[in-house]
Amino acid sequence: MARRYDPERRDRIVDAAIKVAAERGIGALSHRAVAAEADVPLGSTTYHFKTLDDLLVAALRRTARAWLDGMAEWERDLGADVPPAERLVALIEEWLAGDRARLELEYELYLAALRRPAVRPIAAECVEEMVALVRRRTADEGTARALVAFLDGLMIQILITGRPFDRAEALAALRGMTG
Amino acid sequence: MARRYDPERRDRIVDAAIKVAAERGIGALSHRAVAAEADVPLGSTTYHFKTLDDLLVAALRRTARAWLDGMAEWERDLGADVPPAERLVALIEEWLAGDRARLELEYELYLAALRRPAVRPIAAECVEEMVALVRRRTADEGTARALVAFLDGLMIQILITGRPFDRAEALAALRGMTG
DNA sequence: CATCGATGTGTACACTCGTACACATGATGT
DNA sequence: ACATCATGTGTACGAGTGTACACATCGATG
Repeated sequence: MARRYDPERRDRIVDAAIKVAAERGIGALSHRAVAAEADVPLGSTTYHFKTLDDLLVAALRRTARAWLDGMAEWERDLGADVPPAERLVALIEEWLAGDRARLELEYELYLAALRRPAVRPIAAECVEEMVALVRRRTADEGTARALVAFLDGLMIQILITGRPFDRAEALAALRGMTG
Repeated sequence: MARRYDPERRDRIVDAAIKVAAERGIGALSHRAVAAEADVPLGSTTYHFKTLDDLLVAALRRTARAWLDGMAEWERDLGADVPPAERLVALIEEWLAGDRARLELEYELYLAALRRPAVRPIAAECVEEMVALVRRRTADEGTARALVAFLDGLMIQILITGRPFDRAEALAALRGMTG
């Protein structure tokens, strides 16, 4: 039965997992769903990822990496003369303008850490990297940490309530926090 | 078969659902698990709650109500002379000093709104009530909204990373936001 | 007291799931 | 060329699941 050798199968399975989770939520993640999405037999997903948690962790890793890379790019590109508050508002607007399902997935994966011990270290590491990035533009680390907390809380509120992003409101809060 | 008439069965089922979700996570919610916890036959849970979402929504409603009642009490009791920033820090410390599993459940239910349409309106309503409560002590609604966002983000960060609450850091941020 | 609807109970069905495992195949090193 | 092992494939099993439904029982209404 025409087995094809596929050196990138593992990657493709992770891609499929991300697609399934983005479209149907983490709850819909199953070996079978991912196998179907990747057009691969069931045994293949279980071979590369012994447990579902392994698969979830791999998906989160890739997603977090992309997220952090995007954020690093933002940090690099915006002119150094732009104040931190404005920079962060621009970042939020960029996120909201992009793919919504993708954004929801990112937060769903991130928040899954609340209950899944396997996911916690990755999510925690993600927070630390975000703080480190923001830190480059703030007076101290405490401020950076608070800014990231506000960022997360604001994004979650927007995603949950469906309320439109209020630029002026966010700007006022961010300016207060950055002194 | 000794059927006992039980006018409060519905409530007891909701209690059991909350207990199951608190101990094992929302993912472990099932008609059977709840029925076992409530010491009630399977058919009874499906009779009172046609679908699992109904049960989840009922659990979230009760949890949110308790949460908001606690917050209203906090708003009422603290002296009017205490500045908003200090008040919020006290609230956070109160939350963190309480039952951790309960706290995690509250946020898990709240964040479930991200992906479950049935839960969204309740979570959104919960945000609105929180904003209204905080609003009584702030200059404008935008500030109250920002404070609630920061509150949520901070709590989530603490719950996910396991980092201890940094009073001074939070106080500085809150003071900046409340002007 | 008779009746009827609300409530309670037990069981069965069809389905999905994770996992295990026997077997097939291709790549690689010698 | 051959042996070996990582990788790929198909299938089966047992455990859980939501849901439906037939039947039992109770409270209230007339």
